[in-house]
Amino acid sequence: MPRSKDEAKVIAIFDATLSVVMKTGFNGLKMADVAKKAGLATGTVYLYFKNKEALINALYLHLKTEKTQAFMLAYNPTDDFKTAFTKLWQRYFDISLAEPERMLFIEQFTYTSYLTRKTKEKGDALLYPLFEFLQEGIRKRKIKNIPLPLLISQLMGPIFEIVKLHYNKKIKVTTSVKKSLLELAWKSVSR
Amino acid sequence: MPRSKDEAKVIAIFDATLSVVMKTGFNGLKMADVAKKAGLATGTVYLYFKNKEALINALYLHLKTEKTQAFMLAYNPTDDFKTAFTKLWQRYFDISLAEPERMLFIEQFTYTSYLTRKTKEKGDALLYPLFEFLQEGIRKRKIKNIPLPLLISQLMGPIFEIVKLHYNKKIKVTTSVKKSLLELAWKSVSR
Amino acid sequence: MPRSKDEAKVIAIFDATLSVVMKTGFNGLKMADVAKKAGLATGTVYLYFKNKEALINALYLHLKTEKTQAFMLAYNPTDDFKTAFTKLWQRYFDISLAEPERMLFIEQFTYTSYLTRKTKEKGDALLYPLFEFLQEGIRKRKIKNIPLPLLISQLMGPIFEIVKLHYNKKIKVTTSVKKSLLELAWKSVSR
Amino acid sequence: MPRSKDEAKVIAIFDATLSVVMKTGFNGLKMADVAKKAGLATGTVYLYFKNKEALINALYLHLKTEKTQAFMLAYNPTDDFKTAFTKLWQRYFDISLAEPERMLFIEQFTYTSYLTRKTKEKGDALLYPLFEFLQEGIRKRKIKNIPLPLLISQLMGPIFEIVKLHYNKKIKVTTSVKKSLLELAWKSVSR
DNA sequence: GATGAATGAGTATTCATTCAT
DNA sequence: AATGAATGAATACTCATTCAT
Repeated sequence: MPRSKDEAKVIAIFDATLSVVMKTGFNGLKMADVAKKAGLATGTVYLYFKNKEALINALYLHLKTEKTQAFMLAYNPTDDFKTAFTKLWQRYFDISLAEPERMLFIEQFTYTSYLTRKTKEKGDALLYPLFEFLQEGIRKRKIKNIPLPLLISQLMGPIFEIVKLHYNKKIKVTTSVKKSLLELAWKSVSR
Repeated sequence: MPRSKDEAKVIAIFDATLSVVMKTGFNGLKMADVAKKAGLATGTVYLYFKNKEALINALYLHLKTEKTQAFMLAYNPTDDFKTAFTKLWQRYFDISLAEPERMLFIEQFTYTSYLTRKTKEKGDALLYPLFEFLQEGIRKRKIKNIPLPLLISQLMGPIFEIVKLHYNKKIKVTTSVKKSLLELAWKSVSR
Repeated sequence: MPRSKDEAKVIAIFDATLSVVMKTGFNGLKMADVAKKAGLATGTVYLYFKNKEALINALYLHLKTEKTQAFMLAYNPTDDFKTAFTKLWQRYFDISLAEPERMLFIEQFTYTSYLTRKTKEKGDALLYPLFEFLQEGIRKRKIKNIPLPLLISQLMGPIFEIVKLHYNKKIKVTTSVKKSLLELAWKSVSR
Repeated sequence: MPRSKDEAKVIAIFDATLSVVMKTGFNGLKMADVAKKAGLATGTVYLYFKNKEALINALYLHLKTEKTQAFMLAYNPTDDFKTAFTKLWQRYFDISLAEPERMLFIEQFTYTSYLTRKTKEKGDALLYPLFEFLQEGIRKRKIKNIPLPLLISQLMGPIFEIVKLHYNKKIKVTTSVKKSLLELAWKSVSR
């Protein structure tokens, strides 16, 4: 959690951290590198974050919050379910692909011993609106009645994999690919 | 690569490494801990693996090979496609869930700077039989004609997510859950 | 090469290194000992020198440069050749005997795998002024016309041996001994 | 000191040690390398030498003894002094140049913390016949009356340097070079 | 005697964190 | 607040020596 008001530096540190993690992996993350990349002195980073763990946890929540918010913006309560589903899926897909590093950071973070129980809970809570939406779909008998975590796994799991392939330049995601994937997703969960 | 013939020690080291990684995360992996857990002296580990990176890469390939082989054993070429698909999916699901640590190790490893290009390629090559099988399904018009990596993402992505939830005790995977998931999978990729 | 400006620390490290090497031999040289002797933390030494090899190479050049400069200061171009020779020989002898450790470090270093080709070349280059001087003596027919490396071997070889004997307290170098040795040196190379 | 009778293995170990030291310096000397080079198992070396220090000390004495003996063979008591001096100098020079590694090993060893007082004394004692010879020369007023260690330094110092240059391929030692050096040597010590 | 796998103390080096300026 | 030099605990790896076969 930032200790100061200089929001610009916080952002610079976040960007630098993300960049270093994506280039070197989580185990290549050195505070000195983050500082240098952010254009700051090593000690300065510690003015904004208590320690490495705090920095990583803060970044995680920052990214997850940003992403979730951006994604839920696509939700219009007046849309019928399938339309809403389509919009949300597409937005989620677009966001993930546009900034794969953010998504991959979040993924990787899950595996790290840096993860705090508190951070994890906060992160999970962010998905609450999505839970609500899907719950609604079940109630309306638009999608299958299976536990929400499974539904979400079914929807997000493939996207994670696609993003990895895309990030590693194993595939090229065209409009038709995207259309196919949406179809697969809908077909798998819809009634 | 082992320098001697004592295969038992190699296995002991593999087991110890996996155990330490799962308990402490990838950045908590210390060679001394591996040695102790394996009941060996530190130096002995280095008789079998040149260094930490080599150990991790070897373990990765070992796990991935084992898993892939175990999983492809479920394949019977005389089965009709849907039966074969069902058996393979179930086997993959069972294996992943039965030994989540192995699967999670493989996943985590991907994000590590320890990953060698060569190892990555070898690991990818293991999936070749699966590619063959799915290709066959496409030819027979049993499943949708979309690029194989996408198909595999669609099938494996959800399983990865489920395993994580299961490992973190967020869900309990019952027979009916498993049945539902198989249905989702088949519905999403079948024609 | 120092990364910062605190020249005092560089000197402290050099002194500590020399002292440790002379007390324990080259294979007793431990970075931790150097740091402690220099009154610094282990890591600090690494702020100033990339690694052990770099430290040793730097010290070698430092000592050789210092010694060569101090010794060539005795050279006065207006002196006639024999006078100049005498002054230089005496200065070299005095310096070597006054600080045998420096000379012995330089000698020992030569046998070490730490020696970098680059360092060796730089060190050799320092003797250039001496080559010039002797070349001049040959031209003026004051000393024998034999290849310079041989001449230098003839002059320095005995001094190295004397310093060793002196350092190991096998002999006591009196004024008359010094006088004798100078005579031997001059007699051997003069025409 | 060898513990067994298999002289051939002792020689193989000596040769291997010498070779490794010359290739990698004294600090690159590893018992495993010696064993491999000698065509033996690591443990076997320890059957012949108590430990590394013992091996090095034994090799030192072996080399120094061999060399001194080979060299003193050139001495014929019936020769007049100058003839004897010439023969001895030439023999010493030839031997040193023919097997520079042996000479350099002896030199390097002096700087090592492995050196045992006892070994040192034994090594020094080997030069006793040479002391006798030079003492005789002083008595007969053939050479200058200065302390024997100084005389020996004056004679051997240059040779050591020449061997180093030769070994490092900095000079080529021709017959005329050798002749010059002998002259320098004689001129410097003779009356 | 011979082997070479096993041992584990020893060491160079790194890097999160602190603190004097 | 900002700096970056300094710290020293932590850790990968080595290698002399031992010992079971």
